[in-house]
Amino acid sequence: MADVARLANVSAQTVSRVSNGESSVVESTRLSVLRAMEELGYRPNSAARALKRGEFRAIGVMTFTLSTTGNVRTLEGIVAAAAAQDYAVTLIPVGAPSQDAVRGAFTRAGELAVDAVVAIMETHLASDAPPPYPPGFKVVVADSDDAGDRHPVVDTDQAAGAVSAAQHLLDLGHRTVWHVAGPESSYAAQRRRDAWQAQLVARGLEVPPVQHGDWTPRSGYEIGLRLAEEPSCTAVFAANDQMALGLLRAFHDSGLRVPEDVSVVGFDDVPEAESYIPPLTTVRQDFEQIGRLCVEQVLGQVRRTGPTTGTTLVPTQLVVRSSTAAPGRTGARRPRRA
Amino acid sequence: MADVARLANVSAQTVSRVSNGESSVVESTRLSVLRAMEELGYRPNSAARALKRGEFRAIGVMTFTLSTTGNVRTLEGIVAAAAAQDYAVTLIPVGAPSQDAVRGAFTRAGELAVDAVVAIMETHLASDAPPPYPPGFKVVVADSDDAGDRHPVVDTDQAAGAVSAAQHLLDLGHRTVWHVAGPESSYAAQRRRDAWQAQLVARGLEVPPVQHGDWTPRSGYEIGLRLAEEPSCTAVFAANDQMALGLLRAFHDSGLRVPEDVSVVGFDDVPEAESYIPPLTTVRQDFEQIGRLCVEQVLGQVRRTGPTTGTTLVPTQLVVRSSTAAPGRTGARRPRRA
DNA sequence: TGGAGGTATGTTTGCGCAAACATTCGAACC
DNA sequence: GGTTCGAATGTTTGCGCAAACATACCTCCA
Repeated sequence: MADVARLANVSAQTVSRVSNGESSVVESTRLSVLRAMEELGYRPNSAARALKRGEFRAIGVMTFTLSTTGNVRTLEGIVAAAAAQDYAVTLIPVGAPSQDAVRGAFTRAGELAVDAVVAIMETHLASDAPPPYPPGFKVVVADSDDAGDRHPVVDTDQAAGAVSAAQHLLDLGHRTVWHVAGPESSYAAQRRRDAWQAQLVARGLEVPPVQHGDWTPRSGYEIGLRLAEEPSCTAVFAANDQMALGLLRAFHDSGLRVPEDVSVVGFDDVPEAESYIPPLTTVRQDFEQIGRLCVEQVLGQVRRTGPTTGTTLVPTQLVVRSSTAAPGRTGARRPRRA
Repeated sequence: MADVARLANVSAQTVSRVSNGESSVVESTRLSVLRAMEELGYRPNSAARALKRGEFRAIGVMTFTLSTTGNVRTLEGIVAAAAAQDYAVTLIPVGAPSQDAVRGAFTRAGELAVDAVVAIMETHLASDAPPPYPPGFKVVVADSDDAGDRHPVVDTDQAAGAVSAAQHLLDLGHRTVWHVAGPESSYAAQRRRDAWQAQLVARGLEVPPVQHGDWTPRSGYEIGLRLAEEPSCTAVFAANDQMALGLLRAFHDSGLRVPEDVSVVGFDDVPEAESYIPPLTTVRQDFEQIGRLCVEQVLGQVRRTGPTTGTTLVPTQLVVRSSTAAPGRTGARRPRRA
């Protein structure tokens, strides 16, 4: 910086003013400073800047895995929203879904150059102890329902999504709706399941036994083979699109037609869902919006203009495609071909 | 820090020594400092630390999109490898696959708290101008073949992978291999295609017309419907698993059996591939390894112990599952049922 | 017993920047 | 013409830390 100042024949402070775009610099000075910067390849040192300003203009995103659609797309949304506010995003991996690992991640976060943290916590932590979000951190929790009283929480409105799926199937005339749930360790899976069940109970309908998958198409396929043996099963709501894909294949392999014999609804609306056979009716999650809200909430805390608790739910949207239809006249399905 | 020093009755320097784990601090002093840190909730300020040390212990990862399997898994590999070296990872989104956007991203990178940059550049930039990697940056380029003479490049050995796929099909007895390529803007797609073609030419075989998809299952499906009309087509090599999935469905819809009538090979080995119907024979890319090598190369530059040019290729592995088999006795396939 | 050589700790200093305050200078007004 | 005011620019200072150097004190040996 001093070199630039010397070359441009101004003080270092003026260089600082130019590089921060302050207005009270006369145009000619400004230009000569810019020229000097260019010539010397000057770049402001962000460490010094952060030290002086007391903030990094960066937020940390804590996540256990990047291998689920939801996490990745939420991350994309966060990155986009943060970039729009001129904030950088630093990734903080959590080694395992355990209390200790999360605590360790926060320790790292404390030493990292971040002003606040978005924790994508889609799974229950192993223990029942209170969530280990240390005090003094500006934290927003995504995809979880824990800690709503200690930090802001942003989540998809899982319950409304599950209800819209069940409702859609019931409105088509199905007598009840089966459910392929996600793993019990997942908050989202639990809430989708609870809402599905509540909806059936509220309508006084029989609640078929829950089938628990693990989010993978393979688990959906295996469950689908079992459901194909159940003549009363004419409508299935799967807790994510991948398991729904497994169901579609299982039904196909079992000689059942979708949607004529069985209707299937998924959850997520992954990009591939419209290319499934048949194109999948599913519940769309707005991950981009979740990312945007996370950033908004977390910057609200940084700037002390936003709340430090409370839950924000992002609405879902039922996308009706070709995997759902009214059941046959009898309300039961035709015999399997296979 | 001063507060901690006062509480522990030592100098600030000793606090610094403790927090950096230096050895020459007697155990009793060390413990009392740690206790004081605990009590005051002290966390070292990483801005000041970075300012003093002249490095951030962070690397930037520049990417155009996070919505492809490859990029996400490469990113995961980078994050894991960086964490192992105690480096943080900051995401630098590139707005569009254009020269200007990349230049802009580098400008941001220069102002960000990163010591070096890994650029995941899987697509050609719009223009033919030389790649806009500005001088003075420590850069490693992933998934590209540009710039190998200016920066280290890490990439999957696309050619070897494509050859292994073609070879596998030819060894099974197929007369030739059709190819569903990725978009022309993709380096990887181009290299897989070239290697496939070269392999056929080297064996003096007929080279069927290339089918260009856009990586999506839908494009694979559409191409598959066309290929189903080609009786001579008994073996297809798709440039990624998603398009292979589309092929599988198209052949199924057309009444062709895989692998009895047509063999299909994919590329990537996505987690779902083993659950496709039938389980997909594919070429596995080792994204984790790519991430690790990117980190290794980039830290080599930071520490001035590694090369600043050169290309590192990561080998692929052919994973044989159930979507490939020898052609029928006649070398042509049985008539379509549909 | 004097000093050499070590270990543990303290003191000084400056990293690069920007806030706060100081200075300069020209224009506007009475 | 003198005074006031404000815009443009300069000077000083300290953010929190760790390298470099300084000091204190202990042990060991001739």
